[in-house]
Amino acid sequence: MTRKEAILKSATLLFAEKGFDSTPTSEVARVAGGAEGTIFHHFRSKEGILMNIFEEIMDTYFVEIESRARKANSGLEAIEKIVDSHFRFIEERSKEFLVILRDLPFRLLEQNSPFRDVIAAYLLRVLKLFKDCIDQGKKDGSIRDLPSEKGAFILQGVLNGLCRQKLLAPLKSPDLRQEVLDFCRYGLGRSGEEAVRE
Amino acid sequence: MTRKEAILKSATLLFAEKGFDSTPTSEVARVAGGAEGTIFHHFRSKEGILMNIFEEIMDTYFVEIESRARKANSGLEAIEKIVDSHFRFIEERSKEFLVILRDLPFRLLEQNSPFRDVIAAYLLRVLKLFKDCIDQGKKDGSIRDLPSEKGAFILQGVLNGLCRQKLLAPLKSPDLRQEVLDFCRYGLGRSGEEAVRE
Amino acid sequence: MTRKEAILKSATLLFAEKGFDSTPTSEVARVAGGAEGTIFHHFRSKEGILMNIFEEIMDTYFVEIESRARKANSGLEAIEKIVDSHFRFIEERSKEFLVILRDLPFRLLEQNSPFRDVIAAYLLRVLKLFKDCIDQGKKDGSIRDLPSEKGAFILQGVLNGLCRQKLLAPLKSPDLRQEVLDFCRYGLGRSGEEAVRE
Amino acid sequence: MTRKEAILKSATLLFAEKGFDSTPTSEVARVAGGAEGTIFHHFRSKEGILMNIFEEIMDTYFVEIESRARKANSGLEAIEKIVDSHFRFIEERSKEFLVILRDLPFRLLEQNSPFRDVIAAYLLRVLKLFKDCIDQGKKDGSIRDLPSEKGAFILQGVLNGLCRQKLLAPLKSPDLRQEVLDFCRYGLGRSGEEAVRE
DNA sequence: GATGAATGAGATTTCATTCAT
DNA sequence: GATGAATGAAATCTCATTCAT
Repeated sequence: MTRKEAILKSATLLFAEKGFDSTPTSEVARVAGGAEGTIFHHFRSKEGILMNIFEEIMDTYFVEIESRARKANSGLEAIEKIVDSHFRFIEERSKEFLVILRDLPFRLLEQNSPFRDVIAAYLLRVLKLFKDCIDQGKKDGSIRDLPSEKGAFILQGVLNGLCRQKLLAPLKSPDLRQEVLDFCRYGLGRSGEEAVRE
Repeated sequence: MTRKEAILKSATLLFAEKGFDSTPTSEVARVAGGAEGTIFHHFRSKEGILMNIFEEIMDTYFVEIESRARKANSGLEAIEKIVDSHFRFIEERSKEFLVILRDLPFRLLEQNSPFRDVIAAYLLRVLKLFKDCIDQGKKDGSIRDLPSEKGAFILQGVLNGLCRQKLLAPLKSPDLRQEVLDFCRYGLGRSGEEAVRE
Repeated sequence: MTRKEAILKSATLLFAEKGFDSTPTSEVARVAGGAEGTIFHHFRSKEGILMNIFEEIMDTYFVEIESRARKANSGLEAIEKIVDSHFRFIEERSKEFLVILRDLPFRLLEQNSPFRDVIAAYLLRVLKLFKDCIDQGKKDGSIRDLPSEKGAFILQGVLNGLCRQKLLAPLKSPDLRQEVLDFCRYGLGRSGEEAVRE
Repeated sequence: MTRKEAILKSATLLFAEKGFDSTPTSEVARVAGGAEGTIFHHFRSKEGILMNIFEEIMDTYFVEIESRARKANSGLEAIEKIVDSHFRFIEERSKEFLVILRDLPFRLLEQNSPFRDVIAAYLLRVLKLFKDCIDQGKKDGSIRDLPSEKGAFILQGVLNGLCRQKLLAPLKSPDLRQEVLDFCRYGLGRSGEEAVRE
């Protein structure tokens, strides 16, 4: 493992545990087993580390959910697959997701944040994917008649909320995967009855 | 307005806009129009201000959603009323909610945070309320058969997620109130069909 | 002496001896006998100290040379008085002048320096004073016919150069006051002969 | 252009624009189009680059002014030729002169600077040249009776000051060459009248 | 000759908090 | 109740220099 990789790894762990703001670069360096200056040699600033983590995980995430969605036979099934892979993903890479959940959302509100654009792009990309699935579902009859865009917003909010729920629960949160799938199936489906019969 | 109130007001605005960590007490004092020392005269520490804001808003919030829920005629209706007042509330007091969304959740993960217990208590109280509503709904037939506790978790996650969605959306998020109500009604209801017929 | 004064005094000595860039704020604080943070409480930045020193000395300097110039009976005499008080002044407050000579001139070239405007204003004010004296001298016959503005430029350059000469000479520079006066008297006067006869 | 030359060229431009202290070696390397290590391969230290620039320009400068002075027919004419070539030189090689004006003078005050001796030697050499010219002028009658050494000091200060004036003026400084020549001619000459008649 | 990763000393600045008034 | 000068710990970042390749 190169120094650069070691820094990324340590930073991911520490940012996830303590938050970006509360993790000094000195500690990142210590845990990575190198000098503090090395961090700034590879990344230009502390935020540079965060950006690096963010872009890597997001790219991987997209490849995953988009490829799964494409294999579905109906709009509803596509959404189910996305929900499913979302849950799988945040389990596998829970540290990275903690980092992102923790520190990125509010950078949207900062006028001059270098993260603003890249986060907005990510959110729009997810919204678009959901909207396409809903449109498809309405066409193929798997999803009830609802405003596609609003539906996409809701799905994004739901996934985001449950992701936080899972990673941040004070008590160990139970495994909700099945129930969330049901909730979405019923919530979107042409009727609870039919959805269940499938 | 007393100095103390001025400090609380300024702190709420600033914490909402820039975050707790990124708001120096000097700025709170400046915006409030007083001296920095005065803050520590009224609140013991910077966190004291945050605690004050948190407790005030949460108490008000609970009174609101619990009283509304109690007036419902069925479990599902209670949940609908909660969802509705939740949305109304975060509009009315969006600044306070931004403060809370921004800075509190992750204090749960900190071992020695003075916020840990009080936040956990709040989350449990909401969970309990949702669980009671679901139990009631299952009894009165308004809610389909689902594990009450998991359902409560999901509802909490959904509300939390949509609250963030609303307050943090990069683009103006559309008004989702009606659609979220539908989504929950379908998602929880005995069948989409029946829910709609109501 | 207040802390603030002590900081200014130490900073003046240290900046004069070692230069602004090579003097750490930690040393300023140590010599002033206080904590480093106190510097940033009173001045917003390290540059803030420099600005403070600059403005104080320049204001004093102007009052001095302008009031002396006003008492002269001819344009040439006014310039002689300025040259004379200039030399007196840089002896009395040699430390402050060293600071200024050392570190300020090149800030003119920096696009975004907070010093740009204030230094430019100072230079223009001196130029204007010299130009007025030369115009006066040409009218009253004490100064030969030369382009006033260019003459003012030359005088400024000469004074500046000799000031540096005095404060920076590697060998002890001799006392040049009389000779500089003569040089300017001859250089500007209607004729060396006449000037001497006065 | 070899790497070494590219480094010298970039360093000259950057040191002139931003100053020695404010120019990181990393930037010199970047602008030169090479790696940072290469700088230390060719020059032993950052100061080594400066010394190299200094010595090259000074040697060239001396050859120029000394050879011109030697061709004069009187002491005063020699000085005039020096002043003239000085102005010509700082126009042709303004970048190098900016570097020197900016960063070298104050190294004289530093006890252990490697520049101390070499700068002092340069200053003394110029002083000596001026003194010789004045002595010659007093003998051949072209220069009035004044203390030779002091006169040399003044000339050095004047040239230095006008050089700074030219390179650092906040407003475009006018072309002063003719007027400076006049000023020196009158300031040194046996009488303004005679000087003009020549 | 040329590279660039790695270093570590040190710089400026921030900031919650204390305390004498 | 209110002030604001003073603090000191800690944080991010800079940068000349070294060295193995």
